[in-house]
Amino acid sequence: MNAMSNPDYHHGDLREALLDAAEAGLQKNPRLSLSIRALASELGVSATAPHAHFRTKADLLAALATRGFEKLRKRTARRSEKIKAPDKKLAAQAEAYLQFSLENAGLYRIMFATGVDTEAHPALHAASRASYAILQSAVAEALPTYSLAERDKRALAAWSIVHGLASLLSEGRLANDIAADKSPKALAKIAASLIAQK
Amino acid sequence: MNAMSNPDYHHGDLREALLDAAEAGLQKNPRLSLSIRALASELGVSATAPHAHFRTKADLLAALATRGFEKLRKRTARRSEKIKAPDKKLAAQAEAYLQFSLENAGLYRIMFATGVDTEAHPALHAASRASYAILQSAVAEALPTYSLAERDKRALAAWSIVHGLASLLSEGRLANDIAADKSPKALAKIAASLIAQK
DNA sequence: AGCTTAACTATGCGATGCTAACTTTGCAAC
DNA sequence: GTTGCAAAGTTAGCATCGCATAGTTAAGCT
Repeated sequence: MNAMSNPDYHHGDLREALLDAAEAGLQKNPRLSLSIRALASELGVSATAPHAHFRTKADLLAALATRGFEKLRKRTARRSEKIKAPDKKLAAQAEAYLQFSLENAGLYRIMFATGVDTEAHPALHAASRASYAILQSAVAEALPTYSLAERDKRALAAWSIVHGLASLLSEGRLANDIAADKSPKALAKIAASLIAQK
Repeated sequence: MNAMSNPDYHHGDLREALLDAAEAGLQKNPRLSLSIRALASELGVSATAPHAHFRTKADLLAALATRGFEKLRKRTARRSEKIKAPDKKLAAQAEAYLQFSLENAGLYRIMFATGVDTEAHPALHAASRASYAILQSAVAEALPTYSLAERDKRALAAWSIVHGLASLLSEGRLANDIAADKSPKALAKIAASLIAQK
C-alpha cells in the first residue's frame, strides 16, 4: 500500500498529503485563502486530482476542520490529565485551548468558518462534540456540588468565553486598549475564574 | 444630488445601493458568498462599476462590516437606555446583542470574518470599538464598587462570552444536546449572570 | 461654451471550482 | 500469463470571479 513501484505515478497518499499541505500553508499564513489548484500544483499533481479524494472544496475544508478538532481535543486532554486539582484543571484546559487557537490560527479559523456545514459532515460534528466533552467534564469536576443543569450552563459558558476570546484574538480585535495582557495564560485565568466562581 | 436627470444613466447612489443589496442578500442567505459581479448585475450595472466605489472586495466587506457595527451599537444602546437597574441593563444588552447576531446572521458573519483587516480600515475599527464601549459601560455600572482593572476584565469577559455564544450559534454548533434552550433571552441570562456575579 | 472630473462601460487577463471523458496503474480472478 | 476492473490520475474545457486598463458619458463649475 505504501511505496508504489513507479515513483512518477503517484502519491502514496494524496489525501493526507493535501491535508498536510493545507495545514502547513495555513500555518505559514493564517489568512491564506486555500485553493485546490494551488495545493495540487504544490504536490506536483494535476489540478483536478484532488477531486478524486474530496468531491468539493467544502469536503476538503470539513476534513481539515475535523483534523483540527481532533488535535485540539488531544492537546487539551493531555494537558488536563497532568493536573489533579479540579479548578486548576479547568484553567489549564482553557489555557491549552487558547494556546492552540493562537499557534494554529489558520486551522482554527477553518474549524469555525461558516460555510462548513456541520450536518453534512458527521465526522466533523463528532470531532467537535468530542472536544467539547473534555471541557464539559472539567467543568463538572470543578463544580461537583452543582446541579446537572447548572453545570451544563457553566460548560456552555466556558466554551463560549474561551472560543469568544480565541476568536476575538485571532481577528486582531483585541487592541491594547481592550486587553493589555493578551497572553493565553492571563486570558485563561480570567475565563476560568469566571466559570468556576461560586 | 438626488434624482439625476437621465434615469438611464445611473444610480443616484450606487455605493449605498451595493451595500443594501449585499445586506439583503446576506439576509436571505446567511451563508451567501458575496460576489461583486452578482451585485452589479442585480443592480443593472456593469460588472466593474462597483470598483469606482470600492477599490477591492475587501473594501466593500469592510464598509459592510462597519455598517453592521453601527447597527449593532444603536440597537444595544437603545435597548439599554430604557432600563434603569444596572444588572438588568447588562442582561438586556446581552440579549440585544444575541438577537442582532441571530436576526442578521449573514451580516454578523462578515463583521467578524477574518480577512477584513481592521488596521487597514480605521472606520471599521472605530465602529467596532464604539460597540464595545456600550457594553463596557454597562458592565461598569453593574459593578460600581469594583476596581477599574477588574471591571475591564469583566467587560472583556462579557464581550467574549456574548460573541462566543453568537458565533457558536450562527455556526450551528450548539446542537440540542449542548444547549436545549437556544433563545437569546435564555442565553443572555446565562451570560449576564456570570458577568455580574459578585 | 469649455474644461474637469466622477461615474460608468467594454474588453480582457489570470485564477478558481468543478465536470466529463480518457488513460494509467495495481490487483485479483481465472 | 492474460484478462477484467476499480482506483487514481490526466487533459480539456466551462462558468465564474476579482481586478486592471482604456475609453465614454454625464454633471458641474467657471
